[in-house]
Amino acid sequence: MDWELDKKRPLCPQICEQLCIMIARDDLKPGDKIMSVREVALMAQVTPNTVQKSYEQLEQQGVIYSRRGAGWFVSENQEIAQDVREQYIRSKTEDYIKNMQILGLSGDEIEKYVKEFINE
Amino acid sequence: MDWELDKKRPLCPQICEQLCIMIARDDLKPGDKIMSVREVALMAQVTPNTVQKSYEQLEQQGVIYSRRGAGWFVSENQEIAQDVREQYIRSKTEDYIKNMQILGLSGDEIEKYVKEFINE
DNA sequence: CCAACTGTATTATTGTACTGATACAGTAAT
DNA sequence: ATTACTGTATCAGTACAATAATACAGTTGG
Repeated sequence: MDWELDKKRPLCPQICEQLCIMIARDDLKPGDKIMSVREVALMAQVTPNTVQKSYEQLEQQGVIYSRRGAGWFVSENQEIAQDVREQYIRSKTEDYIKNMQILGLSGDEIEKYVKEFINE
Repeated sequence: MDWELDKKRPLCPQICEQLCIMIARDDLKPGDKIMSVREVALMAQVTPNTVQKSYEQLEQQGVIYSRRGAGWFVSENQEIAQDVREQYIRSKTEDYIKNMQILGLSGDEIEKYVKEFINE
């Protein structure tokens, strides 16, 4: 994981997305301990406060949870990884297709561009 | 054009993108007069100031220009529409593919998802 | 037990985007 | 010329994200 954030965009969503990606990739499995607030803060060059806030947002979605004094952990729920993965793919893909259709592109044209840009 | 902006995200980039889409779609052609700062402000429920700032950003990219007192116009440059269109498609497509590859998806899998979501 | 790590909370401050109000200046049509 | 539209500029106020600096509380392993 790189933790190189785009300082010109809101940080919390970026931190959340990075974590979700690691879970979707199965780099982090259910029950796994994840990096502490302060560790990530150091690596990502942000304030522990910002990481804390990001973690709390993911906690609210049931993706991770905390044990005071012990650390943060990936939800034990075995379906979480798959859910996060599918949600990520679905939202990104739908957004992309919508953006292309706004330009008036047909399905075939969209597929053509995807194929074309994959080979680069 | 809907001009329904997401108030939870920075407005200027959204306004810029809306205009770029209209140009890429050829709804606005080279030399066309575009909606005034105040008109858009009313429709998009934002301050004229915010629209002004957005227009200035597009001006800096050479996409539009202003004539004091007269209004804002699409660049006379005949290549602009095509440039904007290609740039839009390229950046969106590259971003999308990159996001999918981060999850470990192969080219074939990406194409599969695109096909699948187009039919919905 | 203790030291070193965790999460959590608080407060003050900064930077930035956007608002709202107002003013001035140039253009265009009647 | 007058009127009504344009762009342009400025300034104060608001809201929010993030920083910075602490402090406190719970957990863990030696």
